[in-house]
Amino acid sequence: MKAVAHERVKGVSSPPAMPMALARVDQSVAVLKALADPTRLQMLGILKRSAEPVCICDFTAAFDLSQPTISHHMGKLRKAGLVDVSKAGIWAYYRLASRLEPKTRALLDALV
Amino acid sequence: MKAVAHERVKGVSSPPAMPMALARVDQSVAVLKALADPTRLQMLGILKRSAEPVCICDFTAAFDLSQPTISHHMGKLRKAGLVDVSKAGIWAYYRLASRLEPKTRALLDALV
DNA sequence: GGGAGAGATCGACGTCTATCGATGGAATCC
DNA sequence: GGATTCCATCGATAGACGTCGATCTCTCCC
Repeated sequence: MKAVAHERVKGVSSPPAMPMALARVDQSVAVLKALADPTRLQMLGILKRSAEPVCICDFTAAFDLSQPTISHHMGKLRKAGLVDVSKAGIWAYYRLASRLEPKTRALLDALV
Repeated sequence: MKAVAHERVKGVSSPPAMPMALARVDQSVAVLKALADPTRLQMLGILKRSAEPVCICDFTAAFDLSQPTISHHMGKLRKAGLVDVSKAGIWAYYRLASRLEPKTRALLDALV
């Protein structure tokens, strides 16, 4: 095998720069962290396919996880702005957030 | 305040069931975990905008992180199937994976 | 062969996260 | 009022993850 003198290739992005608005990155990462869990992803799938709000007790029944854990996951989705909650008496009903950024909506459409 | 007898609302999804193919969930979560980091998300953004493969040494120079850490992040992207690598002499050049699932492609389009 | 440089791997450390049982707060029923 | 039920929060624990310095491997050049 001949020894070719490899020259360092300077791609278009010698300065990778143009760092993409940092605030945008952090916001995207926050949403992605909320999505990057099998339980939460399935929860969102259920909410997305459901025309009406879903009682959180249904999730507690459907997943093989303790009630505090289910509440913890739903809290993460809520803090990420992905779901809205409404209380009715004793029960808490969750639904997909009504006002989602278009980018976030596109994410969900690609996922669930 | 009157005490209304709240009746448990049975949404369309009383059985949240239709658990969405579990293998699909795990695959999506794997990709999301790879994306849910600011460094890796910016790396992908750079690769997506670059017409040509980018030398990993450019990333080591651009980010304020050690060389092992940059290599670790790129390894995660590689194991997730998001990027391809090609060696040229001493250097390693990375580019967005050529054969991405349509869903993954849609994810990236929504993100970067 | 010997030296030098790029990049992947290893081992260690601190932080974050998923999970649980126990507790607390609020609304309902008797 | 007291009991009950739903759900959020607290405290603890085990595992995963990001980061670094040190080391190893591979290629190139002399």
